Amino acid sequence: MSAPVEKMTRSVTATQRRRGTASRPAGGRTRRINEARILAAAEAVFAEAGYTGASMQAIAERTGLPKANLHYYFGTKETLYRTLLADILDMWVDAFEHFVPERDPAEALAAYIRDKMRWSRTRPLASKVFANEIVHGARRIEGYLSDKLRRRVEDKAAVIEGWIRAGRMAPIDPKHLFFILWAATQTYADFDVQVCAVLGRATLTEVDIDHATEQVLALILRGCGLTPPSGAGRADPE
Amino acid sequence: MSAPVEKMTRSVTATQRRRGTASRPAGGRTRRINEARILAAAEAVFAEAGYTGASMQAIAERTGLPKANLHYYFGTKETLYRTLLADILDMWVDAFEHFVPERDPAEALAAYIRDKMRWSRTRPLASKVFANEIVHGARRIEGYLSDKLRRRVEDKAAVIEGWIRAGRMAPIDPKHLFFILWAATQTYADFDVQVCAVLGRATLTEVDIDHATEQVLALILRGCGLTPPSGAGRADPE
DNA sequence: CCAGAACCTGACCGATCGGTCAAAATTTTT
DNA sequence: AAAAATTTTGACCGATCGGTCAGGTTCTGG
Repeated sequence: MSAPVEKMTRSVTATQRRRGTASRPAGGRTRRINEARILAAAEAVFAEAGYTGASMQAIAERTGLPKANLHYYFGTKETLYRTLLADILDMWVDAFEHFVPERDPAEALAAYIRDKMRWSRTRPLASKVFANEIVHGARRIEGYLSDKLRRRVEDKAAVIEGWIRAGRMAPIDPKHLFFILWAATQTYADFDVQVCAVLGRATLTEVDIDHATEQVLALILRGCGLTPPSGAGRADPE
Repeated sequence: MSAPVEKMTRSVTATQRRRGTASRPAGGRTRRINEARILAAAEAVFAEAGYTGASMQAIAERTGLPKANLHYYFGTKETLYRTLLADILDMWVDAFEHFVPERDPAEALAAYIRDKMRWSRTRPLASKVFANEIVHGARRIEGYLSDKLRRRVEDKAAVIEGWIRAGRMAPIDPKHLFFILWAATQTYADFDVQVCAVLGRATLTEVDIDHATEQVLALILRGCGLTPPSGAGRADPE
């Protein structure tokens, strides 16, 4: 009920234990392929229906495997969900690396926003799974939020405070800047149906997201007292 | 399965039909009181667990009434949910009235942000129910999004376009400005556990929300090329 | 005071849920 | 080819779900 996300591990077979291959990458070729297929299906179903609304039966049908097979690989619905969530969280924190003291504030912010907006386009289902978890109390990732994420935010907030003290950007509480950044970028994934309805689109295309990125970029940068770096509307050359 | 939200009505008793009292306010004193109690409990349970995760049993226990009683008043779980959601949606669109052409842009924006932030503090559960509905595809309020909301946004976007053409604020796509406004304000309700974890709080106090309001206000207004109206940090005198 | 409307509720129903299991099929190792 | 490990699968289980219903109690207008 309170197992930290970081320590989670897939089901370990007798063979793996005997071989001493540790438990992380784990398993034969078939296992790796099927686990990946199941996780992909689970991401879609959990995103659409939430944790409780998603049924193992529905995930199984989407995978094209019998339900018992899912339990063979992941044991329980809870384990499957936590495994999926752990993968998503890893991706989530990595984007923070843009904030380093040496970098130009406008550049760092722009790169971060572009990364998160790109993520909203390429992995909207993952974003929804994450959003759903937080909205409903984040009971399955308590530790992650108050430990790993909090420390990371503390670090990066210090970087931004440094930029502010050096007069390189307007004063703003860095933590709240992060809240607004997360909200503004993820809304294009989590609330996509609302965005689509207002824009009169059936789905969000790459062009839509590019335009949205420009808008978010312009508003946030100006709000931080910055001007967009070099090539105004171009994509991240990285 | 596709009944529009606006036409929804509570269960109508034989008496009401005979009396011809129409179906909107409907019912005796007991009915009104119990329906309100049930809706309040439903809001909490739906917010915590989502639509599928919320059980009529759980709502009944929270209300202090037997489960069959809930079905007596609302018929089905779906009707109860849609009734609750309709109340929430009404509240949601009302805040738009701040955007009228005669008003000062900075004033209107500030008032709107303060309203939505206040809503995040006073009705976080309602916000979560709404968020949950959108994240999972808004299948139960399709009509609302593409009809009522879309028209409303279209109207208010025109107002903002007018301000921009008149040089009263920086150019920005008004619809995306709304997306960012909604996201930035509602994140303090929907993602409150994340905000709490990062800030190291157990719960968000009024002071926290006041501080957050100032941050959002400063960033957005500056981002729109505006300066805060008159009394800088004070609450809305309205 | 009485009749009818409104309200209350325990018991029950079929469906679906997550999860188990034994046995068969398949792959890998020796 | 034999043996061992891994993978597949249908059938099954108890629990819980939303919803129903008959019959009781309480309220209310005449």
